[in-house]
Amino acid sequence: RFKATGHVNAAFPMLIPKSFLEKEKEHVEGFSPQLAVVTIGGGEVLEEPLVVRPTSETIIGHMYAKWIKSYRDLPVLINLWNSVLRWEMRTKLFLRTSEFYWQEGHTAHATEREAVDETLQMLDIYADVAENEAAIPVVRGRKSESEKFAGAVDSYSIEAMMGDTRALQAATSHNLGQNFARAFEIRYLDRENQQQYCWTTSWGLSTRMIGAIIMVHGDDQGLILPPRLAPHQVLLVPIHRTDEERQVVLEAAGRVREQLRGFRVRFDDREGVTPGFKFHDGEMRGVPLRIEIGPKDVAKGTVALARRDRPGKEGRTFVPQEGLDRAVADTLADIHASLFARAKAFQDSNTHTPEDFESFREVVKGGWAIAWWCGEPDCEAAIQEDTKATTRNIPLDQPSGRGTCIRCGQPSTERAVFARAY
RNA sequence: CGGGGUGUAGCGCAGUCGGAAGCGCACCGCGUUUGGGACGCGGGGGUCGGCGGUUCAAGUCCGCCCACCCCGACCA
Repeated sequence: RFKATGHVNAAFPMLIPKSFLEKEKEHVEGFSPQLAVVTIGGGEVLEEPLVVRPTSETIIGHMYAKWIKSYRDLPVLINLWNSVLRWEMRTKLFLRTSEFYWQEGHTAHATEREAVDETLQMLDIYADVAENEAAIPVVRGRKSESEKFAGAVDSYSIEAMMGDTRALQAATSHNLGQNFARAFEIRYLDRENQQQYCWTTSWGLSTRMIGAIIMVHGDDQGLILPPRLAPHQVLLVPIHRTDEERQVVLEAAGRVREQLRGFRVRFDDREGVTPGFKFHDGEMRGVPLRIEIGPKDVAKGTVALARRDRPGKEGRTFVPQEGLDRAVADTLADIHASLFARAKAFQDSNTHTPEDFESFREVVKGGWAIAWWCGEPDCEAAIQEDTKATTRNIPLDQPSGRGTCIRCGQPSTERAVFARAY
């Protein structure tokens, strides 16, 4: 579908010449294209000042304006993996940092319909990553006027519930309309030889997702990494006492390793640390599945399987070495499913649908509230003032019917998710 | 910038009424151990955040300063 650049992986600089911004006729309302201006470098005054850009819309817009001339050039997509900077008064490890690494994408289209479809498609892709890779259930929805990306027509997000019930915006997707196209003069000639502004989108998913994984799945023993993303899916621990045992166990462990070629296996054959130490070490690091193999297993042709999502010996079972690869695949799939189910059950049990503002106030102290809302920024601000909760998003999945706003009682056509956010 | 808190061994901390600086982990040595973070014995390691004051005597009391953390403001 995408012409020209297609899926290009690129890295753009964080410092750009100030003239990139000065050439624009006007910026998008509410969008600040620069964090800081650098006028001195190496102890000397720069001939041309540099600016620190907070996001890539500036530089992408600038380049798109140069590249796009015809409807034949559209659509265009560029995918970036790069660092971005934010001006944060107070940072929070992984969740809110002043510099973070992310994946972001930018598209330009000939029609509004295509841009809207792209925006929603990316939201679905991010939801798929969260749920089917990271085992984190999310709510897809549209951002309110005050919560949306400055300069977007519509912003969408996926919201995840952390272990303390606060909400985390895990990814966003923006329909930028023609706002940035006008600011950066991204235009094309259509079939009728008329100049048209492009319709653009942008979307991103950051290292914040790592924070979500830590907070959603982890327990008091440490990390629990979802099997599909875990750097090591299986921890293989040989257990032996004497030299003879060591020899037969390592030989059997070697065969097991060979059998599990299709998985990311860490073989912990370190000398000088006890098996118990290796168990705890693996648990702390979140390896989802542990396989123990000792003399008794060698004799019986079995191994011990221990699941990270079930503590202690509860999660330990003995399975035959024969067909182990299949058992491991099944178990990893089941661990993913149960991590997701556990997180979903937690989210569900802490999500409420209060009928009046009094119970709303109580509910958002320790959970999410789904409630009819009028959509007015002033009303949202009043709710935040009162309860510290803001709209996280307005779920795409809406019940039929209408209601009245949970706070002001005005007629309402949509329900929003309210929560305290990171 | 406002409110609160904490600074003592590499890390985590205790230190009562002002009276000989300690504990756990880590580290070093020897021995025994190894299917859930091994154990025993022996050892090394200190500008008690800094400066000043009170006192016969300060980790401890007083004053000033510094650093870090948390909650706000701010941002998303």
